[in-house]
Amino acid sequence: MRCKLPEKRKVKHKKGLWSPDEDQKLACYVMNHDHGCWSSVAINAGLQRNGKSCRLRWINYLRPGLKRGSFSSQEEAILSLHGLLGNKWSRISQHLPGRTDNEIKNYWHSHLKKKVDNSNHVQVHLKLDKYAASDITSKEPSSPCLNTSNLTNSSSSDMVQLVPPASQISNLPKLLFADWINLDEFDQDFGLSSDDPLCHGSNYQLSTMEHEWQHNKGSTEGSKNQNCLYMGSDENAFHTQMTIDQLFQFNDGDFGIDNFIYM
DNA sequence: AAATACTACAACCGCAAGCGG
DNA sequence: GCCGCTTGCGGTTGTAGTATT
Repeated sequence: MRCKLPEKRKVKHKKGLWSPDEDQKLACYVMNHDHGCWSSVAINAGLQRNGKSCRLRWINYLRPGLKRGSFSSQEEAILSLHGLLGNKWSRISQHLPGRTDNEIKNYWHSHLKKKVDNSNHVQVHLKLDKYAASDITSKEPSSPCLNTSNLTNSSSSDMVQLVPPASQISNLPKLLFADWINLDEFDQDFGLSSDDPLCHGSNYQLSTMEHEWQHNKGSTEGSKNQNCLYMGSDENAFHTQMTIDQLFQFNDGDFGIDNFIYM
């Protein structure tokens, strides 16, 4: 786990967004040497970053196999997994090939959290409605917590807008653990048979990629730097990702392992 | 057209756990 | 067992782009 650094240097670490040049240096170094110890990567790659920053950049942005683009097809999976695992983003990401914990976390906070909050809001109002209906004759609530005027400032018209018809509520999809697993997607992306259990599928994917990575690395050993990422000198920050995507031949945001092998 | 608010995403920070000296 | 270091994780903040006023 620990590694010996070539030498201890007092370096003022750079912070903030990564430049295409830094990305290139990091990607080239990791692809040719493996990361090993991230602190030494930062030094050996000639980056004025700390190891932590390098690791994060590689994992979240430069690592091959990352899937970019819309989460919409995986939204239900994330919702279900979050329901099961809570804020265990790394655990969740293990079940969503090509997605990083950071990405999922961000997506949760910017998209899904609102949905869940809204749905909880609806449920609270439904419970309150139920309470009001069942206890309509009592003059004081049995519990102060259930006093609707304490809980919300919403007007009655707001309540009507928030609460969908009961028939609609009952028709909301109830997702079971197995429901969100699209094994065909695994099959398509990684050549898995659809009867593989989920955990087996994930392990297969990781180990296979690692193996192919080593294989690929070995085949290019004689020509170091040939698999370096060319990013040019374009100032556009998006250029980096575009080039990497092109390099790994992403198709519609999906990453195919075959593309990776013969890169 | 400028100012402001909002959104999405990248990156940082702090903490805990594991490991070797 | 202690200490120093690295890694990994989750929460939070910062930044850039977009929408709205």
